[in-house]
Amino acid sequence: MPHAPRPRGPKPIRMDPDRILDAAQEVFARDGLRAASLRAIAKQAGCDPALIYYHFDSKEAMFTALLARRFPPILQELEVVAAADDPRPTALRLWEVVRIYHRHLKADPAIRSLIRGEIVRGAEGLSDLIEARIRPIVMAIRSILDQGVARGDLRADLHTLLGTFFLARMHLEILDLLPTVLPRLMGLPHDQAVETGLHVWFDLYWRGIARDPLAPLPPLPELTVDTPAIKETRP
Amino acid sequence: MPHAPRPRGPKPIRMDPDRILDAAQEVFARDGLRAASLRAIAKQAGCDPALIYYHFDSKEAMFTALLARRFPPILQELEVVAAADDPRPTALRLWEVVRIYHRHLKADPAIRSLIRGEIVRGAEGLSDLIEARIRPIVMAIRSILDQGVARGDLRADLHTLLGTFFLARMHLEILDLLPTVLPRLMGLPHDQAVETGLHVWFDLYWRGIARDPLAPLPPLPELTVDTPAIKETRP
DNA sequence: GGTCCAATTCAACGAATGTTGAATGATGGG
DNA sequence: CCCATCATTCAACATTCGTTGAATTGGACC
Repeated sequence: MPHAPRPRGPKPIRMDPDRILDAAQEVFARDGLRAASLRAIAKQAGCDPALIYYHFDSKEAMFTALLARRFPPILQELEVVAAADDPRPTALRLWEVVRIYHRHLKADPAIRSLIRGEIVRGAEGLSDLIEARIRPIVMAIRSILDQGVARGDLRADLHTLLGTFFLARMHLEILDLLPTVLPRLMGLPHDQAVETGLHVWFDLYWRGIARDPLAPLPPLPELTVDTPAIKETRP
Repeated sequence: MPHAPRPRGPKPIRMDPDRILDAAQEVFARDGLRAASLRAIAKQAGCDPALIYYHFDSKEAMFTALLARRFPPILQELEVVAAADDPRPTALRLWEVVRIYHRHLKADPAIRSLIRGEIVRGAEGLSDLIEARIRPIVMAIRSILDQGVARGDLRADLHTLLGTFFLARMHLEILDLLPTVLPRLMGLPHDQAVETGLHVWFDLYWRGIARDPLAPLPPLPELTVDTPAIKETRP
């Protein structure tokens, strides 16, 4: 018995390409770039796989679009903190970097793994796209370290580029691995793992780069500020 | 015109399963676990894909065998350094850990990416196999940190488990990412990237964990000792 | 020299993937 | 009301993948 012929044309609800990107982000986060299939993304978005090709050129183009949506806000916030006339002590500015990173990347394992994977794979020449996105971010953080050296807060022989690499990468490693590793190796519950890890890490890192390692850190603001007003409401 | 019928039976040279593992390691290193195909591994080993199934149960079994071949030697060397009666200063023992890690994992991006990938993916419960291999290694390194605290070399409030995580993970991040990132962001040539990164990192790390961060590090032995006698000669 | 086993290859299967072309319905302007 | 354009779906394509069963051969042993 043949079913009633399915209606072909458009659904009553138009599909916003941003909705597809949301779905892609979610599936990428769960399965990784390579393993995430277009069919899974389409299912998540509630549409046909072919529709994705109407809005995007290819799977890779979706990745590009995801980057374009994700990076500029991060860079914008970082550049505020990195402004040369920011009067706050270097430790606080660096902690602010950690907080910005955290707010934007904590809930998005897809972007984290995509970027890292792309860098690892592209040994020959990391894709220009990624480099164009990452370089300004690195430079913003690095300039805070440079200013810290100039102001006498940080040790004079600090390798500021590597210092940037260490700060940012370990943050992402903590996000990616500690929630799995720490509960298994000790009893720490899932949520505390990342928070604890980041605080211990920042304390260690600061001692490593400060001109006066034994001076106590100033009180650090909470990692994430709850903004209960803004909720994800999607019609 | 049909070619001469290919000989079916065994080649004159028997295929050592270790040869297949070598090939798998190489292809895994190049393409990653998921993307590496059995056909590519078979080609690299110079045999038919089906032969792999004669020697191993599945693709995953090859991974298991790779781990079993790789980890015990690392653990064995680490446990020598971690012996409680080792009289060397803590800084030197930790640098020895770095050197051991380096010797065994530097040339093997496959293992590095496999382990990390497995941990990231297995958020629910990192595969027991991996945990069984990793836990003793973590504990060996951690015991050096614990002894360092007890001896008064390291700060009393050191979180030794996270300290282990930081040391080992950043080492692997340096191996995986710096050769690609550093030459792109500055002029540093490929080979120096890892060596420079590791020295700067260890210096920063030591300041972060030492009881007296400003005391200079003792002279550190070279990262890798050339052993020109042992060459990879395969008939 | 015959027989058996271990090692190897060939060919194919079913499933999944990225992608495309044609068909179809809705929407809005004239 | 008609028609063009847009958004969507269906069905299929070619590839690739992990895996398997049958066929084949070399060597060891009697």
